Amino acid sequence: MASLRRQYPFHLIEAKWQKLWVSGEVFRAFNPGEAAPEGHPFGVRHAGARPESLAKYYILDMFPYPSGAGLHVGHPEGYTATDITARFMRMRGRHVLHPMGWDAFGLPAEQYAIKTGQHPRVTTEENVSNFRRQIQSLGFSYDWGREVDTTDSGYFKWSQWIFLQLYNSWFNPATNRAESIETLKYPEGMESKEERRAFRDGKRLAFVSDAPVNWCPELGTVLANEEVVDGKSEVGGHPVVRRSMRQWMLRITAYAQRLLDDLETIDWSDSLKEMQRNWIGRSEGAKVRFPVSGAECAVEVFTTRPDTLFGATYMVLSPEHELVDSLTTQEQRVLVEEYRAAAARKSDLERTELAKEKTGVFIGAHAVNPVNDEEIPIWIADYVLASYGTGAIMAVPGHDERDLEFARKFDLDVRAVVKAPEGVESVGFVGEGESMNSGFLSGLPTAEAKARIIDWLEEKGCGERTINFKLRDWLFSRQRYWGEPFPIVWRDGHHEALPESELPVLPPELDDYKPTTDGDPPLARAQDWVNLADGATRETNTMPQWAGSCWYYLRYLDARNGERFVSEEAERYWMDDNGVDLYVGGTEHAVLHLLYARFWHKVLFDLGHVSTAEPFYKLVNQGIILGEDGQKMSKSRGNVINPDVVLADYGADAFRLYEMFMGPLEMMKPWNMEGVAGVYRFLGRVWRLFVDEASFTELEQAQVTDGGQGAALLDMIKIDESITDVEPTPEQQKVLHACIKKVTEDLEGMRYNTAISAMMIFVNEASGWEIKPRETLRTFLLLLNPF
RNA sequence: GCGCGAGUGGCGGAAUUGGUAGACGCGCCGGAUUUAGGAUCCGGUCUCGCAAGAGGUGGAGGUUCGAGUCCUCUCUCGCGUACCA
Repeated sequence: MASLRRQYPFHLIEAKWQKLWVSGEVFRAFNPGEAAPEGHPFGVRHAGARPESLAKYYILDMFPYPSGAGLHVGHPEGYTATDITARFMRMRGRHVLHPMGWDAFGLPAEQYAIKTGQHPRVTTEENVSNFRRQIQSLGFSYDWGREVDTTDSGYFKWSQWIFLQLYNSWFNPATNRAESIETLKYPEGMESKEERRAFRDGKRLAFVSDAPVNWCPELGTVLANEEVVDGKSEVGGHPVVRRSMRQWMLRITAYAQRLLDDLETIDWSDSLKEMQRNWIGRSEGAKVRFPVSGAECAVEVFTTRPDTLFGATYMVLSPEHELVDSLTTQEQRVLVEEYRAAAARKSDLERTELAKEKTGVFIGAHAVNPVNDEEIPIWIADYVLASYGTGAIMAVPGHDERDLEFARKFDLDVRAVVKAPEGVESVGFVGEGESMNSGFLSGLPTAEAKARIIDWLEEKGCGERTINFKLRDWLFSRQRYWGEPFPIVWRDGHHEALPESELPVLPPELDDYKPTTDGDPPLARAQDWVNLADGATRETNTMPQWAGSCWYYLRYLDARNGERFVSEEAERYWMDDNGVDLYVGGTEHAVLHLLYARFWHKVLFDLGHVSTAEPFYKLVNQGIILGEDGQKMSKSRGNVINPDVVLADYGADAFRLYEMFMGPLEMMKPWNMEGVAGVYRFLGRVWRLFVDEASFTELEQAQVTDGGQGAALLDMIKIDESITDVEPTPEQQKVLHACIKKVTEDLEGMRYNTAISAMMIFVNEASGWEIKPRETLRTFLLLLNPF
């Protein structure tokens, strides 16, 4: 291997420039008011202009979790694309901000700590160093002066500070935005301190709730809805069960409509927007209250088809519904209790797996259909979810598949109330049509029937127009050590915010990172830390990993600021107009990070801390890179490509070029090492286009004989004699300009693969020129430079 | 089931507005040079045909002077989501 002749001395070239880029802070961006040091390239690029007078371009990568496994080839795909665009934008005169950092809180470091007793900080620091080394060896043009690490106390101080902003705010429906909790008005007649406190705590954007949550016994922690996939934890695939626990929640539901509406204002792919829309899950309909026969109460349901009210022949409550206990009759009690117990035992996974067969029990009570005063039976069934709508439905088996299945199984009334198109059976028809058998609604098309019945319900006081969302509030606490502690203490059973002056709240030192035997979070082990002198105790839960990643793009703007999370000036300059101009990352964060970050940003916007309503204007998802066998890369398949190995054989430039040449950025595509060799050969042809062959041979021999390394050797290289100061021929001009046009347009459209192919065409042509005009080749190098 | 996306040579992929299908690269075949080569250079490479020519973008129709591109139906694969009332 040692004798293998390189196409060109990439090891010398890349080492030389990468070193210079870091030591000379060549890609440093300057904040308003800052001055570039004498001799810094910024002065050359922008002719001494003040930073704040320049048009900015903020180009962001999703920062990685620095795992022990190191970088895989998927990371640099997006990073290379943004790097090329960053360099392109710089060449076009934009003042580019292109930072990198570490999303370093997380489960793997903690689990390693539990196993070995080694502090997660040690593991994390090692991993960060390795990631930084790998990323720098790829030659990216990051401004390392703005590097952030979410586990650094200088960083998470501000994560905790933002939490306090949420804690100290409420969502005012009248203004449709968050406001200081101080503006909250108490209801008429609410005088007692206790009542007022409970009312206030119930309105905060960060609040404590004792609701059923997703508990993962294997991980020993609760998880957000977004972190549960098919009833299993997104991380590790462990079973998740429902369990009632006291937890911190963030009121993201208050922002449901704005999160939905503002998707219209940003440039994301349709599929990504659609994923967020589906997750938010807006549906318009009505709430209808059915009085219970012989009782004072009513069962409230949500329906998107109030026009089918005449077809409601029974009702179903979810097994967890609060009225089940009081409404169940003596005769049915045993059956009902058995059913509820069975439902409670099932994990979410089992509940969905067993979904094919409808089950349920009659509770003995009846409700009155307000529209025709008919008595209809009330059942419980686990096909009705406690967590959606009101946790209860009116069943219209005539026009709902699930209700029909249930009605047939239990022999309940089925009534057709919507006319189906010609040739379609009315029963089972779920589309829109003319109402029938529906009293005063009969003959009306669905839309009108809906409007009419809602008016009628509102008039009678037994229902109203409603919009319902699937989005749930965000479960924000975790039973872990390696996360941000909450800036919260408890006193007499009530929570209190710590003052800003107490930030950052550092986690205590521990010997054992496991939860306690009572199931308390690991932080509860540190009794000295938990118990304060004044009798208060600290909150022992920690924040989820998303806390750090929710706002890191803001910290980059002013990463070393000790006074504020970001200075107002820096925020206004870099976020001006569009926020982040280009954000590239994987699609796996569609309803996690990207939704959470939008939510936090809107809260900060409402409170006046940031100047845009949306954080990320344009977002591009890079596709997944598959293994050489066309399968997803995984350790168990043994098809993982290590970038270090590729770099050793072909160098960073070939690696970068290959990742871009594989195909369109957004597409999924398989790795092929022969393809790397192909672009490597292309770079060799570029080299030979310029370099005197004899001088390169000399350099190669110099290395072999004296073992010499280092940049100085490169001075031996001479430019080839065929390159001269002549005017290009019209034909040569044409070839060059076709290349300029194609590369420029493709870079604007982020079509890196075809830009590279255009440069290959140029090189193929130019290789045949006996006399090569210096200016023509120099211009070509400008095109190649960003890559 | 629903939503989104994609089907083009042996492979990755080009074809930006409906206008020479297969750019560029890999692989393969042949040649030159070389002690050697994961080196370089030259030529070839969608299918059928000696050729002229004919056919060809998952499948079936359609619009058009002209369709990979537009329309209708249909098949396959990927991603997301799922008893959301």
